[in-house]
Amino acid sequence: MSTVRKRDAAATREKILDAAEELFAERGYHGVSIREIVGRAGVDLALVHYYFGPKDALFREVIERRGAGHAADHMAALEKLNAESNGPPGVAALIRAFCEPMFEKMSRGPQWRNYMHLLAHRALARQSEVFLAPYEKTFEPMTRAFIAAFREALPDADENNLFHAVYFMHGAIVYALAETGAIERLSDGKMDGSDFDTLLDRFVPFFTAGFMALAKPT
Amino acid sequence: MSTVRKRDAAATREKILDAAEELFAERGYHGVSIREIVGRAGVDLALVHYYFGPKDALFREVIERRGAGHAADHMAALEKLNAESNGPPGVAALIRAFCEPMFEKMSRGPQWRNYMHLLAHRALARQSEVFLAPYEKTFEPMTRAFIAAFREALPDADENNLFHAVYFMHGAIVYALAETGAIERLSDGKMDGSDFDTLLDRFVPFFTAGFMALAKPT
DNA sequence: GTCTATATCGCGATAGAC
DNA sequence: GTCTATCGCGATATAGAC
Repeated sequence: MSTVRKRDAAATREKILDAAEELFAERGYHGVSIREIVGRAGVDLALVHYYFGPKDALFREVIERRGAGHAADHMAALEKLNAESNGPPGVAALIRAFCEPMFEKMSRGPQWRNYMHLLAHRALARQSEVFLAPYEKTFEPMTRAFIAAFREALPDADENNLFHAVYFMHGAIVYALAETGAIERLSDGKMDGSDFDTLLDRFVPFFTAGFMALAKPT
Repeated sequence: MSTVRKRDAAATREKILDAAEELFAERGYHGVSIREIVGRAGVDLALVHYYFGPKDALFREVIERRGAGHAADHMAALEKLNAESNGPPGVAALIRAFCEPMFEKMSRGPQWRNYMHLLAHRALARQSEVFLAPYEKTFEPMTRAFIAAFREALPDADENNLFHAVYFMHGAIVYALAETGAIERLSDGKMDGSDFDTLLDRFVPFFTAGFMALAKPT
């Protein structure tokens, strides 16, 4: 009996989080009401406060639910690369390891896609608010680890050039993850923004060349 | 007398638009109330509806106030380039002409900066809503014109590669324009995200190399 | 053109029955 | 753990005095 109760409780929590994730990704924190979330989740209004407390705590929980695993995937990709290669990994391999854990999640199913949309949306948000903290926790430690690896791969490059290179690359990733439909409109429907396999095949040589260009002494 | 009235009216309109621009850029459409806008503008609440009607019409007006001039600057940069060069302009010159009109506006003053922040934020928004239309009007025709120019500059490149290259570049621009503080955090405060002159010096060779890499036959 | 006053609604949050 | 009922607030929007 109590196990049934417990299973229901966990299921209810998940239903709320899934609905919130999807709606926050679509319209942002302020664009979604708790009433709308419970409507989509098919649960009662009061249960949100019962499980999560105020609205901003629910938002944080949505980010943090997948955040740890997401960040761990990034670090694992980097460590795998370090283990497999003799000496420091090359630039192309680093670029691939940096973005593949994100692009891969786009085809894992609608929930992970919603989560990545939400992360992309948050990456562009200007204000700090309560919402920067959970975001920083997932993204920035691994970004720093990758920057260190890029520095090893390109030891003669000016450090400031590398910061900018990573900055450019990160912007392109965030834009692609957001799936705004821009590339479909740009190409008159010839391209498909959700085809991240094809995107990755062009992403790696494109940004490798960019890094190399900034690594040379001018 | 009536001229005074008219000047006051224009000034009131501008005060509302300036305050709305700043606040929408900070927290997005849903994150800002009309009351907050009139508070910052120092005008009465009812005047917003008198001048602009409902809230979404005010938002559109904020976008469109600077939209035409902004798009025209882009097209002028492209035409100037075409006029100055013998034959089709090169890739590096096109990249510079594409992003310079945006980066340049970041140092024109706080209002243009707010506007560019707002555009960057909108560029990542996933939903179409009422808000895509005014955005498309300013950005996409000029993006198409530049794509045509890139195709002329790199006639042997696969068209799909060029679409992706422009997509990557646009993402990096949007991210930089948003000024999220990412590069400051990334670099432990060594870099300054508002220094678009330095950024441009690295941006052009970086993306030129990327375009060239995708232009070669693989 | 501007401001006061107010209508109407939907929001987040909670108390308490079951 | 779930649901009903409701509180209090702040939102957009408007009518009408000045």
